[in-house]
This record gives sequence, structure tokens and C-alpha cells, in this order.
Amino acid sequence: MKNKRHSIKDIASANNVSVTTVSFVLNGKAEEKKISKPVTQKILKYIEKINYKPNQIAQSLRTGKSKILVFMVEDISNYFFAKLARIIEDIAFEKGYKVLFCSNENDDAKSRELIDLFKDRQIDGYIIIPSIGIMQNIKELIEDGIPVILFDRYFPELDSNYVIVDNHKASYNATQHLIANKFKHIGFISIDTGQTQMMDRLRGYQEGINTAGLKEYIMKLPLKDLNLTSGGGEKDIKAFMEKNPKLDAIFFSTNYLALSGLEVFKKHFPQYINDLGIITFDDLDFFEIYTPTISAVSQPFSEIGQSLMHLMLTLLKENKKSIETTKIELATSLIIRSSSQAK
Amino acid sequence: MKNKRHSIKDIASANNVSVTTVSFVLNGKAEEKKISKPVTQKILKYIEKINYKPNQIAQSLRTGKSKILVFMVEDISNYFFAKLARIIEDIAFEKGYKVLFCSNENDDAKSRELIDLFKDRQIDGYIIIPSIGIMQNIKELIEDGIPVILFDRYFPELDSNYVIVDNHKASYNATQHLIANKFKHIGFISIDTGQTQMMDRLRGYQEGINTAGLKEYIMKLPLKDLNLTSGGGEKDIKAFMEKNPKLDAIFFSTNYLALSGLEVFKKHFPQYINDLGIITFDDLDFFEIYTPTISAVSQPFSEIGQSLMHLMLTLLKENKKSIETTKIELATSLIIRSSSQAK
DNA sequence: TATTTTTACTAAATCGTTTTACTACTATTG
DNA sequence: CAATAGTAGTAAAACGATTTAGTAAAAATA
Repeated sequence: MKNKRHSIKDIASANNVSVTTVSFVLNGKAEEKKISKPVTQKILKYIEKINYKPNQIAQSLRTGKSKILVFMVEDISNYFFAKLARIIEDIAFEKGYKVLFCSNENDDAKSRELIDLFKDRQIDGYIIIPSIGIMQNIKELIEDGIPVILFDRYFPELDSNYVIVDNHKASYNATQHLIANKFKHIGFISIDTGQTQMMDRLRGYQEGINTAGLKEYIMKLPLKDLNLTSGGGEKDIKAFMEKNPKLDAIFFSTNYLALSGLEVFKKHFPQYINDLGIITFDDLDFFEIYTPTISAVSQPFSEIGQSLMHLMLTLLKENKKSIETTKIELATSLIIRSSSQAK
Repeated sequence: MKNKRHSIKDIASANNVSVTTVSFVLNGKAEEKKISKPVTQKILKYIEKINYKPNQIAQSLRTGKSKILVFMVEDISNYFFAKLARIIEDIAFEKGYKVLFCSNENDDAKSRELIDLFKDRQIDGYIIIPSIGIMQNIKELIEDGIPVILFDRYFPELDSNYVIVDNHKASYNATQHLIANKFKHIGFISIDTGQTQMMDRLRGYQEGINTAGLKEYIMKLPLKDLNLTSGGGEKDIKAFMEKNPKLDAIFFSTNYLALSGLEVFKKHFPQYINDLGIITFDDLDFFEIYTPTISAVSQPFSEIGQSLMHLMLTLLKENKKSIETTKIELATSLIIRSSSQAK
């Protein structure tokens, strides 16, 4: 057992050459560095034979590159992030990168703590859903010359790379759709935060409502009532529904709110639920089999993941400072199911 | 910008001591190594001031410990694994470990490839859901003295650490529950695999059925028809239902099969679904709000995660070879909802 | 033939730690 | 007072790679 790992030194002495020579061959610099064909071949053959793999840690120490990326989201167990994680993972591995996933719980202190931890690991790049108060920390990362991509939301005051979706337009369209289907009292249930994506979704709703001359019904759940994994905020939603008995449609600004909302409807308004027009941001797998049906703004997972990784790989390749930042906005699609259609 | 990171050397020269001394202080060996109080204090103060954090990579290279764990599952975007990932992540970070998550797609080649990649990274420990053909690779890891814990399933022929649930008993109880509620034709929908957890669940079902003198209705979906994320196998399930029109209850052996099954029922047997007794392994959040209701064998996420990490941390602490392996079997609970109760 | 250039390689420094094996003092003991 | 023990440190090797700055011999040029 414990068959000690091979090192460059072993290869060198087994072939009567120097470690330098071996290193050159390993890094494809044989020709450039004038290592003769026979020697190159001999070494390559030997490497093949013993199935040598360089020690990444030593490599990292020397080169300053760890081949590790960080993917920081609110909660890795949330459907949306888990799906995305999988896509990121696949692309990263294929390109020789590993990914550290972590959950910041949308909390500034936790985010900072995590970033701090990672600083001692020569992380090559960060893909981050930023909590609202960490702009300064993000800025420092960027100033240190480390590739950073924000997604889902961004800081308007910070010039950074990001990948988001067309929140405003999607939200406007969804609202329009409800209006076109004769709903008159459309509620918007969101969370109380200044995050760009939520602000944009709210604006989209408001513009839709105002253009049609309807009345706004807005509920912003306090963050403290929420739990990213299992929703939360049921009490607030119930109160909102009771306070506005005229409501004939509801638009949830994100997936876990929809889950909480549905629970509330099932439990407290079972008579009501089948007439309600329901739309939510984020299309969950199980909406496919849920009754009543739920229309949804579907975010393009695959495209988001690919954009993120494609951009990241470009940033990693570029010689340090790219002057330009890249800002990508992807289109969502509205998945229409019967509940949101005219009754 | 680019404020170069501090190294031990910097600390040493700034304080007119040797790097050795600094290292001793950093590692809490000041007393043991007879470094005087004043010097120790001076260094500690300075470290605090410049907010020094050791370079993990260098540390890893020297000590052979990376403080990184691997958590390998079938698919990180699956509800069950994502939830677990989150628990693992939290405990690991708290203890100073980072976690690399990866998905082996239940595929031997992919598993091997991943393990191979990680070998060059001095991973400190592995938590793995093994695909069926990688026993040899697991064995090699163990023989190399690296802590490995299997979970969800294990290899009966390999003496290893593992954490599983009481699959057999849970399955037997669930079957009994259906029988007690007057269901007479209970189908079992599973996948065609030799994995221990699935075999045990099947045995549990069979024993339940046979004890009651009922007839077995078993469908084993071929793996190739499945897709871990979004289910798959709808055609097979539909065929199974059509072939056995007497079926009055269905027991799914895992969560994604239940999702596929529900889709089939909704689409093709809408008249039938409300009378069907339904139980599945794995309780999903959304069963809470689903109609018809679905009973479920609930796996104790939190306990599984904690057992895994607790065991891992012990293994990491132990001086290499622990002679004994630890085998943990946790209890599941049966969440009973109305559909599985006598009509 | 003497000089330059090219070829084919190598020694040693380096990345930032940890750790072993010293050293130079001071204090204690017989 | 010489021998021993204890104190307070330090120099240097090591982990396993990459890379700079060589060198010796062969080939090309003058």
C-alpha cells in the first residue's frame, strides 16, 4: 500500500536527466527549450508508463494559480442555485478547474467571512451572488486583479462583470399577461430589499399595472421572516391576502415565495386558489405536475451557466487587467399555464 | 492596489526574528519551543496588525494536508443531495475545511475520472455515493490511508466506513402501512440496479407483500431511461400501469421516480390518481403542498449530514490508520398523508 | 583555425510554509 | 569550579513544482 506518489525528481533520476528537462517536457516546452526528440520521447513514454500527474499544490505554490474557482450563492440547496451549480461544475471540470461552492445566506458578514477564507487559497476566480452590503469587498477583489463575475444582481455604482436576466422586462410582460387575461386586482409579493433584481421586478410590475390604470397591491416581506430554503413568511402572506380580499391574481417575485404562498393558499384559502391567477419568477420542475397550474418566468439555466463560465474562462486567459468589463443580460421566457389565463 | 500578501518572512524581518520563531508562534508552539513571552507577544501583535493569514497552499505542500474535502454524489442538483450538501458545507467551513462538490452521474467512468483528478490535490477526505463499479478505486483510496466514507449505499464485500439509512425496515413499514390501509394491489416502482439501498428497499417491499399473502407487482426501470435531474422513464411507468390495471397503490423507491410517476398519472390517469395510494422514498418539500397528498419515507438530512461530518472529522484527527471501520445506520420516518390511508 | 552561434541540456533559486537539528547563552548542580 | 541542564532562539532542509541564468559541446562562420 501507500505506493508513494511520483515526483518530477523520480522521473528525472530514472531517466538520467535533470528535473528541469522533465519539467520542460511536461509543459510542452521541449522544442522551444531545445530538448532533443529522443530524450523527449523517452521521458514522455516513462511518464505515460507510471501514469504521472503533477502535484497541483506544488504547481499552485509556484505559479500562483490554483485552478480552483469559487461559486458563491445564497443557498446551494435552493433549486435555482443547485441547478446552476451543476452546469458550472460540468464546464469547469472539463476545463481543468474545480469549484468550491458556498452559501452566503444573503448575509454580509457571512459573505465577508467566506471571501476572507478564500483569500489564502489563491482562488483563480469568483462567481458571486452578492449580498447587498459587500460592494467594498468585491471591489477589493477586483482591484487585486482577480476575475470576479456577479450574477443574478449587481451593484449599479460598481463597474464590474455581471450576468443577469431581463428582470424588468420579464416582470412587465408577466404583469401584462395577467392583465390581458382580464385579471383586475393583481398582487405582487416580494421581499423587502434593495437588491437590483428585486427592484427591477417591482418596477416591471408597477409599470404594467400603471399603464393599464389598475391599482397596485404590493407586499414586501421583511427579510428576517424568510428562510431561503423552506420559504417562510407565511403569516405575512396570509395577512396580505386577508387585507385585500379583492385580489384575483398574484405575482411572486421569486421561487421560495411562491412555495410559501402556495402553502398559505392551500391551507387557508382552499376555495379561492382555483380562481386565482398565479405567476412566479423561476419555473420549478414540479410546477409541471402541480394543480392548480402555475405560470412562471423561466430563467435560462443553461445559458446563464454557460455565459458565466465562458466569461470566466476568458477572464482567466486574459493577461491580468482587461480594461473593459462585460455585462450580460439574458432573456427569460414566460411559461404560460392555464391558471393565469382568462377564466 | 495589489498590496502584496504578507509572508512569514516579512513578519520575521519586521520583528528581527527568524522565520522559525514566527512559525512556532503562529502554530501555538511558542511555549513548547521556548520562545519568550515578550517576543511571542510582539509577533502576535504584529500579526494581528497586518491581519496576516498563512498561505494555505504553502502549508498544504509542506504538511500534505489540504483542508479540502470531496463530496461526491450522483447529481448535486438533486433535491436530496443539494440539501445534504448544504449541511456538510456548513459543518466543514466551521471546522476550517472547504468542500469540493461533484456529480458522478452514477457512472463508473465519471467517478473514476473524478477520483483521479482529485488525487493530485491532496484531498484530505472523501464522502462518496459510490456508483456500482468503483469498489476497486474506493479500496485503493482507503489503502492509501485517506479517510473515505460511503453513504446512501455501500459495498457488502468491502470493509469501509459508511452512513446509510434503514432501507429495508423503512420499505417494509411503508408497505405494511399500505396493507393496513386496505390496499390490495401494491406496485413497486424502482430502478434496475444492484445498489444496496435499492436492493434493500425491494426486499422490504417483498417481505411486506409476502407476509400479507399479496401479489408482487414490480417494475424496475432500466437505468438508461432515466435522467437523475428530471426523472425520465415515463413511458415505462405508463406501460406498467396499463399492464396492471388492478393496481390500487404505488410505492416509488426514490424521489425522481415519484416525480416521473406523478407526471404520468396527471397526464394519463387523471381519473385514477385520486384513489391511488402513493408512497415514495424521500420526502420532498413540495409534497407538503401537493394534491393528491403523497406519503413519504423521510430521510433524516440533518442527522445524515452530521453523522457524515462527525465521522469524517474523527477520521481526520486519528493518527492515520484506524483499525476499525464505522458503520452507521440511521432511522427514517414515515410521513403519512391522506392518500395512503384507507379510503 | 579561431570565433561565434546553436544545440542540448542543467544548477540553483523560488514560491511560503514546517520542522529538525543545531548554537550560544545562562542557570543549576555536585 | 567544571559539568550539566535549561533557555531562547536560529539555519537550513524539505515539500514538488517552474523558471532564470547558466554551461559544455557541436556546428557554423569568418
